[in-house]
Amino acid sequence: MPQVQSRSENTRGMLFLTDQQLRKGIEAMFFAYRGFTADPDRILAEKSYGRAHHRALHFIHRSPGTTVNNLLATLGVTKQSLNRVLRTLIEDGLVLNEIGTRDKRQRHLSLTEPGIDLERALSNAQSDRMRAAYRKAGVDAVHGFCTVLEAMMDPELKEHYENLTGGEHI
Amino acid sequence: MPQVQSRSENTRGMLFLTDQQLRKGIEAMFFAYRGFTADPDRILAEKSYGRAHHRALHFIHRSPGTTVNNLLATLGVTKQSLNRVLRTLIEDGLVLNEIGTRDKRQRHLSLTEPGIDLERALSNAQSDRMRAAYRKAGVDAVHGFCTVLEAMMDPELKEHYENLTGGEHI
DNA sequence: CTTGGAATGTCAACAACACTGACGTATTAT
DNA sequence: ATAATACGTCAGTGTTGTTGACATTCCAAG
Repeated sequence: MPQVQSRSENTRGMLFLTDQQLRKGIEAMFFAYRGFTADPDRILAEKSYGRAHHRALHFIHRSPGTTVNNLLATLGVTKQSLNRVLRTLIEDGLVLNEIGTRDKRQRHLSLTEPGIDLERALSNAQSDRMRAAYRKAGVDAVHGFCTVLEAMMDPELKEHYENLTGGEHI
Repeated sequence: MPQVQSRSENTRGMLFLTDQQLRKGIEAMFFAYRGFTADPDRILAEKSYGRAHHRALHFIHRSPGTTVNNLLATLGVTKQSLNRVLRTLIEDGLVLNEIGTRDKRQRHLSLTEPGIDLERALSNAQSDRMRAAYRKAGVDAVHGFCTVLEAMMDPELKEHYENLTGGEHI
């Protein structure tokens, strides 16, 4: 067994990043994301919905009255892909689709009561795991967690992320 | 604008977790994972491979000589799903499939030279972003990042993760 | 030595979710 | 009037996942 470089900072405060550390982060992302989606997936499967439905519900809940174009940019999929999901959600009475007042071309999306209920069930399942992970890891870890994730985003996506949180100090 | 609860720890050192903090983490995971896969996806698209091929290459590279069953458990997919991917990789001469010597039922998987090349190209693309994120976030953040991700894994998946890293102190 | 089970491969069918390309319809902006 | 925008939809395709069924090979236990 070769000795492992365990110091991750040198005398000038620069990061030494071994391949091991990078690999570990990559694999952690892979395995953690599976856990991240596992609980909502189980609920969605019962109702024969998929992850795409969850994402749509989440961001409509997050920005009620948002337009299709806006949601499209946030989700980063094609309108055909989003439309398939959105159509079923509207047909099933979970999402409301209202013609814009200022611009009648736009459709404003919002959740109905049943839509809110499902979103909450999904959100709770996901939050429970997140909360448990946060508690186990501690405050400092949580801060570092978000910092690295934010640094990993594409600049354009990061804007959407920041527009959502609205720059609140958390 | 209502005042936001900004203290995240109370007098007994317990975490106060607001819905905002949890939502932020959830959305950070969503946006960051997109960035996480973006660079390899571009390379894969050129060669008409997908993410599944990347994952297979990664874990075969990580555990050369691993068996199909082992890889199956790590990836968490069905053998039919893995086999489709594995078959093309073997046909294309990126992966070697050798009958076991001790147990002739098993097939030991390893990368050929071209397989190693592609894996490295994918790994480099992904590592570059990871490295940049690590540098931007700093040492402490990186540690917190991994800690939370590990706490988020399903226990069974976490074992695979730990078996890979072999418990080295990083 | 036979038999059960494990490891693997394969065929078929299906579903979710992404893509491209093309077309149509309102509605707004120039 | 004309161009551009926002939205919806049809058709086709590809990747990746799933079930279910079946065959083969081989180890191990009775």
